[in-house]
Amino acid sequence: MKKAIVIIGPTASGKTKYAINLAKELDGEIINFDSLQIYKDLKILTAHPSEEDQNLIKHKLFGYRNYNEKTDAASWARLAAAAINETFAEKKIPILTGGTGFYINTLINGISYLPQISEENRTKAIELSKTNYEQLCSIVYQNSESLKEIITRDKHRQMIRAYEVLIETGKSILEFFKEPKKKFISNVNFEIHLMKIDRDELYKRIEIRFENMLKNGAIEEVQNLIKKIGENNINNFPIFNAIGAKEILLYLTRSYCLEQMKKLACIRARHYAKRQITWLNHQL
RNA sequence: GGCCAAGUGGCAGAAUGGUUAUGCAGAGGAUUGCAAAUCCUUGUAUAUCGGUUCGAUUCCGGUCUUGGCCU
Repeated sequence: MKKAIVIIGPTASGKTKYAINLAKELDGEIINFDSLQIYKDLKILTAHPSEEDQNLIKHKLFGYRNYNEKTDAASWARLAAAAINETFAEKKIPILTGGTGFYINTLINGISYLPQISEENRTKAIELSKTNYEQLCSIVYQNSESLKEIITRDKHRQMIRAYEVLIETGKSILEFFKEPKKKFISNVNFEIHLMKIDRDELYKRIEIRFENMLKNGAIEEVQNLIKKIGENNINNFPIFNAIGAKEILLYLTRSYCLEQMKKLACIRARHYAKRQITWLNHQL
């Protein structure tokens, strides 16, 4: 069985640096599993590895998507599997680095096949979850009593998914979950390297890093992206979810002063880090 | 020194003579195809002392603090 390394930890915990050192040491290649570093845009704000590092070590799956392209965990996993195999073919060790636990989880554990949901039904599901979540739950439960134990109503995310699948196919999501999970890669042993860091220390690093991003041109970068997509369309582009992007936009439109912008961006980064830590505690 | 107004949790901000909203922050959590997203749970307060009252954060008075005005 071949070995691949997975470096995972909260944002700003030093994964990139650790990965580089490890890649040098083991003669490895770095493969990205960060859902925003896959984009070409906002490289500064999303903390892409430096040009220098990228010249030194081969990096894969960074910046391969345009701002107007959408992805999902499964399509990333497909590409990642190909990238890993390619790395093995080069007789090197794949080192996966990133912060999107959901993505790496999909790759390692596979995912149940679920049919494509139409845009229409997807919107419908989201709407209903916002206006009348109770109703959404009861429709899902009505269809399948056994779901009550598996997807309790506090599992909001899964609940909406179950509803989507129901209105799209008329079938319970459980029927799809029953099938064996689709694996993207086999015969690979994933060795997990968890970045551990003290919470206070992490929060400090978040602030310093954001400060540096601003110095390195994060504001201009956001400005350029806004020119391309338009101020009113930011919600249609996942790349604009990058921490700091909305805050910088509000700074540019003078809704925030500099200090507010910095503060709110860092708060959002802390929330994100916290969610990552929660994920790591239970999911992997 | 005099007059007026205001004092609610870490911050913002409602309401009420008798179960003390809400938002943000903080803390914890969920998450099988949008995940840097989305969602859930949660502690802590009525400046202070006295009075009226069955009962006061709410009404009355003193004190303190803050802001404004006046001399």
